[in-house]
Amino acid sequence: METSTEEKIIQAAEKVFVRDGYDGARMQSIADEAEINKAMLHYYFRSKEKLFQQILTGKIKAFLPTILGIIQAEMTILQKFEAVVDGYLKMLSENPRLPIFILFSTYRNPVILEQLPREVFHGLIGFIKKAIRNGELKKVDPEHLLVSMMGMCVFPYVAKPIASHMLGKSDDEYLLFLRNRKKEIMTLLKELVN
Amino acid sequence: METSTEEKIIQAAEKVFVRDGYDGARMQSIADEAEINKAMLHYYFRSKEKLFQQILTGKIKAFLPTILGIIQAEMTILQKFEAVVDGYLKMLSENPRLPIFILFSTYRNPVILEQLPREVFHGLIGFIKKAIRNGELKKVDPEHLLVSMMGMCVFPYVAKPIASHMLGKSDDEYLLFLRNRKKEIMTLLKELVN
DNA sequence: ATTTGCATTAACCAAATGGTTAGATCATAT
DNA sequence: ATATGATCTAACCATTTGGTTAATGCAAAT
Repeated sequence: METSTEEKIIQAAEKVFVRDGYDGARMQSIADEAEINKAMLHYYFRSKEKLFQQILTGKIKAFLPTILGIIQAEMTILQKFEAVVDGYLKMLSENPRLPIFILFSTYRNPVILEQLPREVFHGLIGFIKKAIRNGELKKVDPEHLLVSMMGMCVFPYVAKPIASHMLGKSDDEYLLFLRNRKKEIMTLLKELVN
Repeated sequence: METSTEEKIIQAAEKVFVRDGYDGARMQSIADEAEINKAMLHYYFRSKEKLFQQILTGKIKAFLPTILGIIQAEMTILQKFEAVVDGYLKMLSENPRLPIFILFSTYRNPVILEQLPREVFHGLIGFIKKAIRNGELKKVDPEHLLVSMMGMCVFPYVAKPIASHMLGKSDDEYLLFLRNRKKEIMTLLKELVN
């Protein structure tokens, strides 16, 4: 099964942009990685800027909505939390460099965000609010709790170089550390449940 | 009081590198910002790479040790947590773009980290361990707790563009959100204290 | 077989970029 | 006053980079 030129370019561009960032990426690197002529990049995608925006929006969209699908209404709030944390940590362990790429890129390119749906966040905040009304969950600010959950999941990935150094861990040890992450986040969240 | 050329360069380089990253920064931008001739950059700092490394190490060092100084041995663990969270949030509110710059830069330049002291982290982990032995704190993994605390502080800053969009907040509203952050992090941490 | 239109390539181009250099300027010591 | 060494400037340079173009290949339609 041969992949089309356009698909080869997209895959190569994802790899190079995520690894090097927009300014660090070279059109020639992408062409080499895709094993095609550099002119093909402009033939299919016009410019570096256009190609980058397509990659970035694609990556952000892939990052967001997976989680909401897993959550069932009849779950307890703790089960919902676990689904969210587990979903994000799994995605992160498969794409460890993705969050730093997305965060850095959106800092310089915030316009991209305008087309993104807010449903994922709104949905999760809705679940939290309901659980508080139920008395299932202690009274906390839902938005802050959501940001805290995401921070606890994402931070060890975006801060990997610093954190592994500060904790004195080798790459293998840090990987082990990340694998224990879910349990430790959940013990913290459990304290919020009545 | 006039600042020396070298000092002007450093201040300009900090501004431009933090804003644009290494690859996005231009030597001419730094020269313009410092209002000096571009050749002066090389006269004082040899190369873009050298200048950048000096800025980056300086920024990382400024980021780390402020906290440990505030903490007194006789504080309760909750007071210590509050000192850490407060210290970081204050630093972050004054330098909101700093963490994303440091994290992105160390991803591509991890060698820089080797000269950094581990005492800050070790010290904080020591405090947590002691508090657990005391029975002051519930049994949690100290390293994970520390990473969680840092994640909860730093994440809303590194993810500002995405988070403000997802939460449907204007810049002003997001600033307000950040100001409530301390209280909300502390309510979470309080649950861990016996 | 010829036309037609998309896909591909190699060569090329202009602009930008990090870096250099020869000479000017200026303060200080003699 | 003059020599000296550091500081500074304008012009310049080689290389890199995103992007273009003219020519070619090639498969399907006529």
